[in-house]
Amino acid sequence: MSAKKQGLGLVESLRLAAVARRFYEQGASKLEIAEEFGISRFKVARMLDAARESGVVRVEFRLPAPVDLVLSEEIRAAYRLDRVLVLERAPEPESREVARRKIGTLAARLLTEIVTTGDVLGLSWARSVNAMTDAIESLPKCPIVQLCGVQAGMDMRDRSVETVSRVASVSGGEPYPIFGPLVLPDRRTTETLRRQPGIAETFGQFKNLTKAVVSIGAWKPEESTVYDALDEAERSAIAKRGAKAEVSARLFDADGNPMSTGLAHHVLAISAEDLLAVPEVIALGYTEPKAEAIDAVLRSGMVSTLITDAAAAVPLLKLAEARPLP
Amino acid sequence: MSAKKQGLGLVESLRLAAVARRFYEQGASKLEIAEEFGISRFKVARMLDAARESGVVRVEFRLPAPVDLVLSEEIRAAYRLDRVLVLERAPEPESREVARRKIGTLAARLLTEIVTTGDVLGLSWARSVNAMTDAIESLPKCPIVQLCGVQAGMDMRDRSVETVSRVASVSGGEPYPIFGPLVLPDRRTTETLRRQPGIAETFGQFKNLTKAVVSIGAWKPEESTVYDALDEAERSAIAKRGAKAEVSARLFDADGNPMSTGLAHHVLAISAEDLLAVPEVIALGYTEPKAEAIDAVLRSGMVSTLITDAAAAVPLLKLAEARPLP
DNA sequence: CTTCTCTCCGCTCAAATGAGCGGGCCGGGC
DNA sequence: GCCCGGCCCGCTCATTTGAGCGGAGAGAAG
Repeated sequence: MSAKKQGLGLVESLRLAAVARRFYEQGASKLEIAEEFGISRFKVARMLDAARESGVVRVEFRLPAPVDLVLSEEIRAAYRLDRVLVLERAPEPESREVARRKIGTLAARLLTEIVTTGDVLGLSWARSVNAMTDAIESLPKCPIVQLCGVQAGMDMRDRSVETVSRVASVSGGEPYPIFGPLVLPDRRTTETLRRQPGIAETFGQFKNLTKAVVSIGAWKPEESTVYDALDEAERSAIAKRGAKAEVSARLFDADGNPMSTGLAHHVLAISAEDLLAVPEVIALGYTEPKAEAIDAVLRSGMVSTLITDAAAAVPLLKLAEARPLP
Repeated sequence: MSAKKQGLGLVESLRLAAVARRFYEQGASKLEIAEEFGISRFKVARMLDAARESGVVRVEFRLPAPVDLVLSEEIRAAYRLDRVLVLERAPEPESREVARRKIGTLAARLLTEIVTTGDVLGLSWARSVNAMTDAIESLPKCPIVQLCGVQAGMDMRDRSVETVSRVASVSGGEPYPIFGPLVLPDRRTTETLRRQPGIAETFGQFKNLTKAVVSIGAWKPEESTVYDALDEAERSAIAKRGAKAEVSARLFDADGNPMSTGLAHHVLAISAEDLLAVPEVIALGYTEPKAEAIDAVLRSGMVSTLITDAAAAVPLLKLAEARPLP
C-alpha cells in the first residue's frame, strides 16, 4: 500500500478534497455529487474511499475531556462494560499525584453528569476517590454514603475524613459518614463499631445505593491502602490464597470471584455482596502495576464504569485478550 | 443553536464518538452499529448528525500543498473553471517576492503533474511564470514554446531570458525561445522581427500548443509589465478604452472580451486568438489589486486553471457574485 | 387534574448505496 | 502483431439509508 498523501498528487488530491467536502461538509448525496462532477456515483464512492485511505480527509474526534477513545472503546468492548474512560497518555511522564488529580477530575465530571436526584451515592474511601471529591463542583441533591472507614496514617493533609460531608454539602443531600478506621485490630471491635449509631445508620444505607464510586487496589505494596495497613503475616496469607485485587477492603481473585478471608471480619466497609448489588459502580484504577487487579475486578461483573489511564489500559487490554470473557 | 462541544456533556460525547468511530473509521453500517449498541438505526443516524454538528467529530482536509480548499472550490464553481488553486493566506503578511515564489512553486507542482509527453507547452514571459520555472524540478519531455518577448529592464538578475531553454533542458524537449523584446517601438520593426528565423519558428508553434502558462496583469502601474513598458500616452489611451487586464500583452475589457488596440501591432507575443485556442491555459494572478483583472480574464473563457492567492481570491469572489456568469 | 406543547422515538416507503461482476482499455511480453 | 494480466469503469440487485409521519412520554400551563 503506497497510498500515502503524496501518492496521489496535487491534482488528484484537490479533486478528492472537493468531492469529500461536498459530501462530508455539505452533506450532498453521492448521486448529486456525481452529476455535478459529471462522473458516475460509483466513481464518487471510490473517490471518497481513496480520500480517506490516502489521508486527504481525516476524521478527528474532539472529546471535551482528555480521553483516549480507542483504548476506551476496546476495553469497554473487551469487558462488556457500560462506559470506559481512559485518560490520555500525558506527553511527559508525570507524577502519581498529577495522574491522580487528572483521574479525579475526569471522574468528577462524569459523576456530576450521571448523578440525578433520587440517586443514593456511595463513596469508597481512597486516594483517587478523594481526588475526585476535590474536583466535584456541583452535584444534584442526593444522599452521600461513605462505603468504608478511613485509613489513618495514609495522607491526611487534606480534609479527607470529611470527604463525604463535603460532597454532601455541595450536593445539598444527607451525608452518611463513617467516623472510624477502615482496618480494626479484631472482630469484636469491628462488630461493636458497626453498631455505633452513626455508623449503623450508614451501613443501613448500603442496600439503597444506586451509584457507587470505588477505587481498585492491587494486592501489592503501595498499590492498596488496605494491604499497606495489614501486618506482613496477614498480607502474605491473603496473597497466598490468590488475592489479586481489593475494592473497599473486599478481595477478589484473578477470576473476579469475591474471596472470603479473615480480613472481612475486621474492616469497616460495605460487603462484597452489597457492592455487587449496586446498579452503577464507577471504579477508579490507574497506573501500570494495577492492570492485573483491574482485570480481576472487571471480571467480577461489579463494575459498570471504569476510569483508568493509558498506562494501565494497555496491559489491561493484553490481559483481556489473553483470557477473553466467556 | 447552542450545540457547542460542551453542550452535550462528556457522557453523551463519548457515546457519540464511539458510534462515529465505528462508522467513520471502521466503516460499519448504521444498521450494524444500531444492533451493537442496542438502538435503532434512526437513532444512530441522529447521533452521527449530532456528532458532526456538535463538533465531536470533525472532518479535516489535508492537502499536499497550502491550498485554501473552500476559496478554491467557490471560485472554481463561480467561474466554471476546471481547476483553481488558491494559495492559503500566510499567517504573517509577506512580501510580494515571497508570495510570488509560493505561487510559482504551486504552479510548478501542478505543471509537473499535468504535462505529459505529447504536450506542447507555452510559457508566457512574466515574473510569476519565471518563478514557476525556477521551481520546476522535473517535466516530461515536450517542446517548450515561449509565448512572448522579454521585457527588458524588468528584473534580469536571474537568468530569465533563458527560461524557456532551462525548462526545455529539464524536460528534455525542444526549446522555442523568443530572443527579442516584448514591446517594440513600431509595427514595422515588429513585423521584421517576427520573420526572423528563430522567432518565426516559435510563432509557428503557437497553433500546436496544448498547454500554456500565463500571467494575468492588471492595467495599473506595477501590476503589468506591459503597462509599465509603455509611455504615458499609450497607457491612458488603452485605459480609456476600458482595458482591465493584460495577458501576454493582449488586452481584455471588464467582460473578458479581447480588445484590439494599436498595442497589438508592436508587441512580440502570441495573439489573443491563438491563446484562446489553447485547450489548457494555466493563469497565474495574485495579490488583491489584481482581482478585477483576474475577473476580466476569467470571463474571457480562456482560462482552464487559475492559480491565485487568498488576497486576490476574496475580492474576486465578490466580483463573481456581483456579476454572476450567465 | 387536565390539556397542551415539545421532544424523542421508531415506523413506512422511496431513494441512495455497496458488493460483486463483466467489459473495455492499456502496457508488456512473446 | 497478438495475447495476457491488471486496472478502471459502470452495470444489476439486494441492502442500507433518509424524509417525513404519527404516537408516546415528560413537563409546563391552565
